[in-house]
Amino acid sequence: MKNKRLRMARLERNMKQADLANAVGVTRQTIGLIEAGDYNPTLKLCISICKALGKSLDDLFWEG
Amino acid sequence: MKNKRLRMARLERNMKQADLANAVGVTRQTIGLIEAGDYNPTLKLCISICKALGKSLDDLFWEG
DNA sequence: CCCCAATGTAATATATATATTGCATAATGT
DNA sequence: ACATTATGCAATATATATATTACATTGGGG
Repeated sequence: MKNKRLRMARLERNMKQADLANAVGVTRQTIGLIEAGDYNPTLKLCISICKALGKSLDDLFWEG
Repeated sequence: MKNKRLRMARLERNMKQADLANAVGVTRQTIGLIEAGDYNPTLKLCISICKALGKSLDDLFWEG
């Protein structure tokens, strides 16, 4: 299941996958895989992503 | 940094570490280490823990 | 002071998150 | 048609989350 909220939040900030990856210290592949829903990221990475995008864990990663 | 909110939420439900571990399908050591703050759990495990305790990601894992 | 239940902690093994490199594809502009 | 930019995707390597087993420690009840 894709993470559409993450992708939308990133695009709202006009960031490329590579931009977000740089901001949180991972590679663009990792961001791509998380958006594709193929990964089970660690809590720290989720929190870093949230902070980079001005969102909370529930905003981006809580399953509705 | 210890995760006091997780421990409190578990105790509010009168669950031992082993109970929570069983509920989410990990070992009690894993729960203990997460409460101790020594671990960087995966998102799926965080979500499983939240559901078992009736809390959200922000409730238990968002840094205040 | 003992038990016993709950938790801490450590060593090693396994699964998997992430990195690295490289190439393919889609879209956009010239 | 060509070049460029963003993204997808695959193979292999490394770091680390988690399992397993075992033993130590703490705290409450008899």
